Amino acid sequence: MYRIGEFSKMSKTTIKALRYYDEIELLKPECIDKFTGYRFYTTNQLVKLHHIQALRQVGLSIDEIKLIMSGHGAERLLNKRKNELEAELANGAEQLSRIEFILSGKGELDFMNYQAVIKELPQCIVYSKRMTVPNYDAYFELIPAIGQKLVTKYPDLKCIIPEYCFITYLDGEYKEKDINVEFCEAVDKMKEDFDDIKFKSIESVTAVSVMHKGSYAELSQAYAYAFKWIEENGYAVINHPRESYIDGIWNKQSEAEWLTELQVPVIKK
Amino acid sequence: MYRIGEFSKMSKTTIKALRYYDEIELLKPECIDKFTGYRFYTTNQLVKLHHIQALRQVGLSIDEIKLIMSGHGAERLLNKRKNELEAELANGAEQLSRIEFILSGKGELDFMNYQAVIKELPQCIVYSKRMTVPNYDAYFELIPAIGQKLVTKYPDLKCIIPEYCFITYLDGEYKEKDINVEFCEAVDKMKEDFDDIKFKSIESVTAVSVMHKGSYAELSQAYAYAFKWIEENGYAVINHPRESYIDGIWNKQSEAEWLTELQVPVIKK
DNA sequence: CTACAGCCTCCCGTAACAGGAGAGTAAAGC
DNA sequence: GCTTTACTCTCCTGTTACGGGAGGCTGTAG
Repeated sequence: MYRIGEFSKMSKTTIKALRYYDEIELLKPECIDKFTGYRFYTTNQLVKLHHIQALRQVGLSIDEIKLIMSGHGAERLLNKRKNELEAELANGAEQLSRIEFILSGKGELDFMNYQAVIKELPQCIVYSKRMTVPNYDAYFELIPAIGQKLVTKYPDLKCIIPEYCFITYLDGEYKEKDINVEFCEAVDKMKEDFDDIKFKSIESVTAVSVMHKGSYAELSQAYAYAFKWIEENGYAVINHPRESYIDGIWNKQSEAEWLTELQVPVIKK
Repeated sequence: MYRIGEFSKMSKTTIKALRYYDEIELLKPECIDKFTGYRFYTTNQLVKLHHIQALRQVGLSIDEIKLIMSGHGAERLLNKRKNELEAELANGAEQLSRIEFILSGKGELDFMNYQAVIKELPQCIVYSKRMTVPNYDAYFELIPAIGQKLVTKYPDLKCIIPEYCFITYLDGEYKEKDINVEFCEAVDKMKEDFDDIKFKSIESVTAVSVMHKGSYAELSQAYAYAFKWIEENGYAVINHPRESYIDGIWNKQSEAEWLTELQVPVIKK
């Protein structure tokens, strides 16, 4: 019979941990002195504790260890832990890649203001209109008219709150004029298509998000940053990027305050 | 100005997290209604939050992010996180290796009772005696005499509590007779050597520990298990293994109850 | 007889929120 | 004007596996 201090040295386990294991019924001492409350351990507990330590060192939780020690599903729990570990390793490798990307770019001041974040874009319903516009400024003038048209046709249709309104470029290449764009705005319900307005449901998707503050002339820098980030961090683009308008001419006078979110649908390679 | 629910959707952040960030002063709303307590956010906060998310996604803690956001040592903290990540990845790979080792051995019933644990053996002072003994059972009969001799020579010398007493095999190969062993027992202070008894300080070392319950005839299985474990989990032996006696003939009649801990000093390759 | 080491229990703190109770507020429908 | 419903607020608890410390009892060595 060993007192807790001796047992702690024999097993290389802290006294605090031993008391905790007692409390949660993972490892009870052989007996406890009724009057003093002193815990007494034997080598039976030493063997059990050794087993517990082996399982703890592979990262199993105490609840899982309790199950295993009581003879339940050891193999299943080990396989579960294996899967967790594989996920953790993949996640760690991803974080490392991102840190290295940030550190490698610290010198390039232009890029320092950009930050890439991975997020899930939820499923939504949009109405859309494809247009070929002569230049980049032109389509902003066309948008209010589209909204008007919709309200007239479907008075009960509402945009979701917060607003979600974006365009995608349909051309595979860069163009300065006669640009093919698709304008989309999220609404609360599906309706019948009419004229050149089409309704559709957009599935949820994982995307890289980059915020761009300032005039649209410099948006291409945000694109460049996003694509470089995607390439260097092991992702692949799976759809057209969305340019989502948050602040713009409609609520801020100064171009410097315009805010646009670039969302590039991706998958991890 | 957006209310918390809208802002939560725009930023893909939970309301709980936003309130928490407010409370800990990481991200304050633009303003708070004095009467209702409602929080109101603007796109200023959206940009800041996007930055916070980018840093969270590489695993930085909130305290670290606070420092970075206030302009302090971004590069240092990122490098620190990078080092942490490298350590985490190494650790995860180790755990995975161990799990796979356990799973791969599930069929071999003999090995199922063994568990390997990595522990630090603390520094200690021992007296030691080298012997050449005719066979494996012989040296146990010699040990009591050694203890006697010590007590006579140094009456104030005490064994440490709990006892730590082990032998190492000095032969590089397996032998059945004329075995060279070194017997060691941990004591509380250094003394002068005399006759064939030598005192020495043993430095702390990392070791793989395997518990063996039963007669010494089967100890070789524990050795086999330990060496296989060491090889397959990327460690290397750096010193003679120690056979530490916990329960034996002196306190248990039945051989089946004898308990021995095999400790193999190792380093991670 | 008095130190002093060792043990006990109880309580707080950790990181970053999630869940839920109970109560007030805003907007929409009737 | 009233009710319903959706939103928001604060406050409290729980999460993991213990570590740290207070305050008090125990056992032994000098």
